[in-house]
Amino acid sequence: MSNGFDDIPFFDEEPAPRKPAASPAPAPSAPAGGGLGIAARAMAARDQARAPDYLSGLNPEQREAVETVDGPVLVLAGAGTGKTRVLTTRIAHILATNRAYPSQILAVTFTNKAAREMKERVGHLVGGAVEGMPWMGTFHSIGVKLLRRHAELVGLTSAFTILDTDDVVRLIKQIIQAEGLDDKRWPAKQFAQMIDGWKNKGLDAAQIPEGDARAFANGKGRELYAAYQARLKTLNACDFGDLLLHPIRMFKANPDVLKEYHQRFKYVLVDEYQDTNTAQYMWLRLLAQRPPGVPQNVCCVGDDDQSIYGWRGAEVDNILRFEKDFPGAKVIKLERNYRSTEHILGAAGFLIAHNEGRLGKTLFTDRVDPNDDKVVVHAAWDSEEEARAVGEEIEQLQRNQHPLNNMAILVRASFQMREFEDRFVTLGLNYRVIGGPRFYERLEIRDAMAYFRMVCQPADDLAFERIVNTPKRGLGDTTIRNLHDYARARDIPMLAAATDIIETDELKPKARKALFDVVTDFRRWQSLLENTPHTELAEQILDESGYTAMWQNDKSAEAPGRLENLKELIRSMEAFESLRSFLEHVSLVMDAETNENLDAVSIMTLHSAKGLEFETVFLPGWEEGLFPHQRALDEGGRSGLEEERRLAYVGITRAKRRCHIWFVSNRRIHGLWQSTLPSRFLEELPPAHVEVAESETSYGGYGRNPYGQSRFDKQEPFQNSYSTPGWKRAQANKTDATRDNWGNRSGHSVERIGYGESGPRAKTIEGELVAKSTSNEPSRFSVGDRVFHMKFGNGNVSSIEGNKLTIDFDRAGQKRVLDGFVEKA
DNA sequence: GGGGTACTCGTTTTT
DNA sequence: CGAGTACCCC
Repeated sequence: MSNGFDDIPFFDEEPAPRKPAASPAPAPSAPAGGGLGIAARAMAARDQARAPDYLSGLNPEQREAVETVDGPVLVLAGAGTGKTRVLTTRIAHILATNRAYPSQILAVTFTNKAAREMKERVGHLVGGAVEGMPWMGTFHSIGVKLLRRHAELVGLTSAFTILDTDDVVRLIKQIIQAEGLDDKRWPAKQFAQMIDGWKNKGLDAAQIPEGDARAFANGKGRELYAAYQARLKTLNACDFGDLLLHPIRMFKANPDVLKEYHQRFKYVLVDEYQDTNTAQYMWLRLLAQRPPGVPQNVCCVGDDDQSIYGWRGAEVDNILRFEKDFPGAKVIKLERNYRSTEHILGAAGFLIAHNEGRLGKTLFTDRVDPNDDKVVVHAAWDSEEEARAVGEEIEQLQRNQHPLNNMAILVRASFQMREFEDRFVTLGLNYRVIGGPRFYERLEIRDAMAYFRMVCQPADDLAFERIVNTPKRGLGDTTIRNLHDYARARDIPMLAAATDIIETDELKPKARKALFDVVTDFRRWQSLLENTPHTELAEQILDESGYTAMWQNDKSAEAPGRLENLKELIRSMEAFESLRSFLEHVSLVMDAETNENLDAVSIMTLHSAKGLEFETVFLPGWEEGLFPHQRALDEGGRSGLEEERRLAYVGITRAKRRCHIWFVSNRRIHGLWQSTLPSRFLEELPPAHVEVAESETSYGGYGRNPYGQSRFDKQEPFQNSYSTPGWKRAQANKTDATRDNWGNRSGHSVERIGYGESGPRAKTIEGELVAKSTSNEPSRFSVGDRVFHMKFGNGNVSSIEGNKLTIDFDRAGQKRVLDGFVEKA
C-alpha cells in the first residue's frame, strides 16, 4: 500500500528559525505550572556530583542512549535490556542538564500503565512526584488534551464526549437500521471493527479503498462511515480513533497551531515504537519532524521482535524505516539482557531467528550458571492433564519456598484459562486472571457513568438511551422510538425532545408521567452540579434514580458485587476535582487494580504478558492450530506466522529462571475432541538449551501418541525429527519462512497460505535493514568450513554475507541459511 | 417487560 | 459444547 503520508505538509515553506533547542537557557515559552520544582530538583541532583548518580550503573550502550539527546535516536531494546530505565534516565538527564522544562518534553506510551510507571520512575530519579510533565501519557490521552484545547478547529466543542466501543456499536447499529439495512446480515460490531481499522490507517470516509467500501452492506461502506462521522459530530462526540485523527487533521489544516507545538516540544520520546499504527505514526511525524537544519530531538524505543499487534493495525515498518524518516538517526541496540538465564535466551534467540523480517539482535547475558535449568518441554495427553501437571509443578515449587507471585501461566487464547482455573480451584491454589473485562466496562459502571454523562452533557443521546429505562420505568421501545423520531425530526438532543414531548399528547399518560419524572430528575441534578461536592451528587443521582435500589432488589449472585463496584466507583471519584474530570479519566484511564497482597499464580494471555517478567513461566498449548493459531496462518500468511513466532518469543523471554512449555495430543475445540500435533515452534528450539521432560503422570504422552513417535516421545530428544507428522503437516501448510529457515528464494515453489492481497510487507525495507544491521559483524564461520545443519545435513560454506551463509550441502545441494542454524561439524 | 427458547459462533486487545 | 444474543410469546 502506498503510505498515505506524502500529503502531510512538511516544513519546506518554513524559514527554519533555528531555535536554540539544546540551549542551556530554557526558552521563555515554557508555561507556568509545577515544572520548575522538578527542574530545580533535577539541577540540584546534577550539582551534587560531577558524574551524576543517575548515569552510574548504566552499561555503555544504555548510557549512549541516555546521553545522545540531540538529534534522532532509535533504541532497539531487546527483552529485558533495561528499556524503561533508559527512557526514564534519558528524561531525567534532559531535565538535569537544563535542556528543557518538564513541560517541554513530549513522552508517549501505549498504555496508561506504562505512562504511570514512567512518571513514577522519572519522579524517583529526579526526586519527587512529576507533576510538571503534562505531556507524558498515552497517544490517546495526549490527543484528548490537544483536542480539548482546539476542538473548534475540527468542528467540536471542548466539552465533547468520548465514546467507548460499546457506545460506538450501538450508534452504528442505529445508523445501519436508519439506512434501511438488515442489521443482522450486516452486524454493527463488524462494521465498527472496519471503521477502527480504517482509522488506524489514518483514513477518512473519502480515502478508504474502493474494495473496502464495497465489502460491506452492498457497497454502502463508505456512505455508512460518512454517516457515522456526521452523527458523531452532531453528538459532539469522538471515538478512540478520532482522538488521534482529529489532531492530525487539525495540524494539517492549521500549520500555525502545529508550529506552536513544535516550539513547545523540545524533546519527543516514544515507547514501544514497534506497536505504532499508521495514524500514530502520522501524528508523531507531524509533531516530531522539524525543518531542515533544526535538530529533531526524537527518541523512539522499541523491539521489532516483540511486535505482536499487527492484527490491530501496528506497523512494524514504522520501526524499520526510522532511519529514512529521520535522516542522520543514531541507532543504538541494547542486547545485554539482565533478566534471563542463558538457556532461556538461547531458546528464545534461536526460535526468533527463524523470522525473516527483523533488524537482527541477539540477546546475551554474562550470568552463566551451570545449575540453571534448561527450557523444559512437556507432553500431556489432553488439556485436563496439562492443567493437572502444571498444577503439580507449581505445588512442587511452592513447597520449595517459591512464591506464587513469581509464577505465571501464559496462554495463546483465553479459553485455555478455564481449565487452569478449574484445576486451581480444586487444588485451592491462589490464582489471578490478568486481562478480562476492565472495571469501566462492567455493566453497572457503564450505567452509572451514563447517568453522570447525562448530567454533565445533556446532549449525550447515547447515554440517555442507555439509562432512560434503567431501572425499568415503563419506557419501552415504542416510547423510545417515538422520542427518537421526534428528536431527529427537530434535530435536538433526546433529553430536550423529552422535555418538549411531555407537553404534547403524543405519548400515553403512563409513559408521559414516567418521562416527566426522568426529565425533572435530570434538571434537578444539573442544577446541583456546580455547588454540590461531586461525590455527594453522584451518590444522590444513583439513589434518587432508583439505580442503587434496582441492584439491592436483585437477588442474583452478582448483585452484591455490582453494588460493591458502584461504591468503588464513588470512592475513586474522590481523587478528582469534578464530575467532569472524573468522566474523562474513566473513559480513558481507569483499570481494575490487582490485589498485590495476595500471593497468587498469574494467568493471562501472551499478549497481556508483554512487558512483564516472572521467575517461572508456564507456556501451555503449543500445538499446531492453537499456537501458531490457525487463523493467524490463514489470514496472515507468512507475516502471520512470524507474528505468532514473535508471540512465542515474548512468552519465553518473560521467564527469568525457569520456562516450561507444554503441548497436548488431544484438545477440545468447538465442543469436540480433536487430535492435535506439536507446534512447529517446538521444532525450532535449540537442543542445547532445551530438554524434554520424562513422562511425569500416568497419562503421560509416551506411547499414547496416536501419531506414533515424534521427537517429544523419545528419551533422546532432538534427533532429526523431520519425518514426524508434525513436520509433515507443517510442510503441507507451510510458508517458505520455516521451510528452510531463510526464505529459500532459490528453492522450490511452496504452497502459500492465504497470502491475499496484502502480501508480505515492505520486503525491500526489511531486507535492506536486515542486511545492513548484520553486515559489519564478523561471522563465526569462514568460507570452506565444514558445517552441520539440522535439516540438510553436512556441507561446506561457500560464501558468507553477514549472518547468512551459502552452503553446498552434500545431499541437499546449495542453500542459503542463517548462521544460527548450523554448527561446525 | 420478562422469561424462555432457538440460533450462531468460536484469537489475540488498548484506548 | 456453551456463552451470548435475538426473538417470540405470554
